[in-house]
Amino acid sequence: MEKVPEECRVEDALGILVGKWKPVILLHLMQNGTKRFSELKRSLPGITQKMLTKQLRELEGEDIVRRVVYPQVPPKVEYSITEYGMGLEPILEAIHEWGTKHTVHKMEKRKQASL
Amino acid sequence: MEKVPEECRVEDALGILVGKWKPVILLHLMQNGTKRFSELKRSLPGITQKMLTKQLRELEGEDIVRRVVYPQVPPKVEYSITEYGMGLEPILEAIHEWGTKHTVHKMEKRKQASL
DNA sequence: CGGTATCCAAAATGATACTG
DNA sequence: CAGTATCATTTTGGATACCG
Repeated sequence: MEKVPEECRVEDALGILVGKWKPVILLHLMQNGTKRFSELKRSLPGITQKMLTKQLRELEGEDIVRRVVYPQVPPKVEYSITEYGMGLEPILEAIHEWGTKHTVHKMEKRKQASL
Repeated sequence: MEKVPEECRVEDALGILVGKWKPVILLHLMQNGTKRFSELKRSLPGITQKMLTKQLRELEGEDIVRRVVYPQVPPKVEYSITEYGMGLEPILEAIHEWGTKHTVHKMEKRKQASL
């Protein structure tokens, strides 16, 4: 008996990591700690305010990112990875590592193709 | 000096795993071995022929899936995971595991919310 | 059987302007 | 400063029909 196992979980998890900017945001916060909105935006060249807000809110909704609002004028909002969210770090690193190897693999493949 | 490290690799790697059907296809082939096109299609309820073809081709392009055509009538095409592609298995499992924990986490969160 | 080709709908992202 | 609102564009996926 073959079965298609609960891949749904994989999809769920990937759904959280996916989005054009989520991995970058997560890695940046994981490695550089708490950041306010404007700092984050400056660190992510090319991202629009809209996308940064949206993806942060989604990550917040999954308890991966914490959003702290300081009620002052002008406003100040800080983002950080929750402890729970840090559980994702090994996975992101594993993916990063595989991605690096894969880049090498593709280069070697191209060399072969050009013989 | 802060830096945004080479997250590009993470994006590259995720780009390969992402697509509505890629994780399911990969897990299915990893766990059940070589399958022909029609078998695969039957195993993935809801997938269209177009999408199955497309995602398989993309995975083939990354050397993760092997496509073997038997020149006969009617045609027979078999798909399997390459040895290289098996390097992805630990990552998919890690993601699966995290996804499972995360599902529990969300359920507990909801319970708390309803107190 | 294992695809392609075409057309269409929906979702994700981007550009830009405005606001408390 | 940290957003929201609106509209345009791009990307992705699905339905359907046809082909060797």
